[in-house]
Amino acid sequence: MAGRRSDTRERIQQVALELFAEHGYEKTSLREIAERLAVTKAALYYHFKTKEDIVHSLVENLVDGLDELLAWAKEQPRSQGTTEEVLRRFSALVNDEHGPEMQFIQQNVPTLKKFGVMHPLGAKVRELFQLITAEDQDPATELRARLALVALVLGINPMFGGPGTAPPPGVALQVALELVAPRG
Amino acid sequence: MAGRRSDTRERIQQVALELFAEHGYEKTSLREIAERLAVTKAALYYHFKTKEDIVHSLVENLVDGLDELLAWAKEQPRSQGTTEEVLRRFSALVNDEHGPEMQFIQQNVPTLKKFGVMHPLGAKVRELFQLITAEDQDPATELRARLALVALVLGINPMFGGPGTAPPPGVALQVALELVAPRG
DNA sequence: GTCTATAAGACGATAGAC
DNA sequence: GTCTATCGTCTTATAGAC
Repeated sequence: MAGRRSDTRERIQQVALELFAEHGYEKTSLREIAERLAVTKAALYYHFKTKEDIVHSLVENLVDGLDELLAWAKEQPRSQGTTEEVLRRFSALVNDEHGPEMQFIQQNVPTLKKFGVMHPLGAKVRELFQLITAEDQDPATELRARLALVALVLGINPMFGGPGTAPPPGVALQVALELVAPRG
Repeated sequence: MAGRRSDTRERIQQVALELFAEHGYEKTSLREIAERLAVTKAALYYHFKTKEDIVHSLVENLVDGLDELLAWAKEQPRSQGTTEEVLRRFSALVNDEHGPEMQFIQQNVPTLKKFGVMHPLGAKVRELFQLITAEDQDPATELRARLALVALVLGINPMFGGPGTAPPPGVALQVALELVAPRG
């Protein structure tokens, strides 16, 4: 393929992401990443300038995914069907395509705040839930829209969700739709 | 007061909690904690056997708060009024009395998992949302009960809530009550 | 693009004096 | 209950050969 930098670079990202999500960023050493790839630490520094750089590249992947979803959503007509499809795509994004990134980000907040990536991500999410919110923007409606998105990510949360507690497929989406449905 | 161990011990807990919640556990050194208290690292080791021990003592505070709430809730009659009061007390617990503990825990998951405190906490929360859930335990009802609790903590979350986005007092409680109200 | 070797420093934790 | 001094280990990151 065209714009691909190198295979090793992608393998570093993948292994780093796994370890970051499981053991946390600070507790994952470059030695550990290198070992699992059967290369040396110095090799990593050829592909990434610093350890922090690896994180930025990982977050970028998720941001790109959110941007695509936002771009698509903005050119659709506002309808119940569109909202449903936005929620469905968001769920696929944060659970399947970029599940590990989401887990890593949500569970390593102090690190990501220090790296300055938390605010931009929050802005993307805010754009998203404004798209699925009805016209009236009273605080309760806004909170429900936030909760609709949270419902789709709750499996990641070890305190209020957690593994083994994920609802059957479709249930989270159903509850999310209720939350953004116009009041009656 | 009677069972109090020492003033320094409590000051260590307080300062450590502030730093853990802000910069994360791994990035907070004992040197930093000691400096802010104007003592030496060695002094900390008189009051706590290890750095990890400080964390356990902090989590214990939150667990005690949850246990009190659970004990109170269990001796109340099941009614709409009781549910409302449980949610109100939970909100006070996780936002006011133990807000920093909650932030620290939710944002340093890999560390707390390694320390083995995440599962017990999840169990307490599970007890709690079973108390506020109507009889029928279908997956959607269960998910809504979880979301009711999440609504009351959302201010902590930097991605879906975040500072400055906390709803006016009462709104979160209202939405939480909707979520646990019997369907009609 | 990957290696060996190493620099430079921070960290958690301990020993022992006071 | 707090101190000084130190130990051993691990870390990120770099220099330079191949």
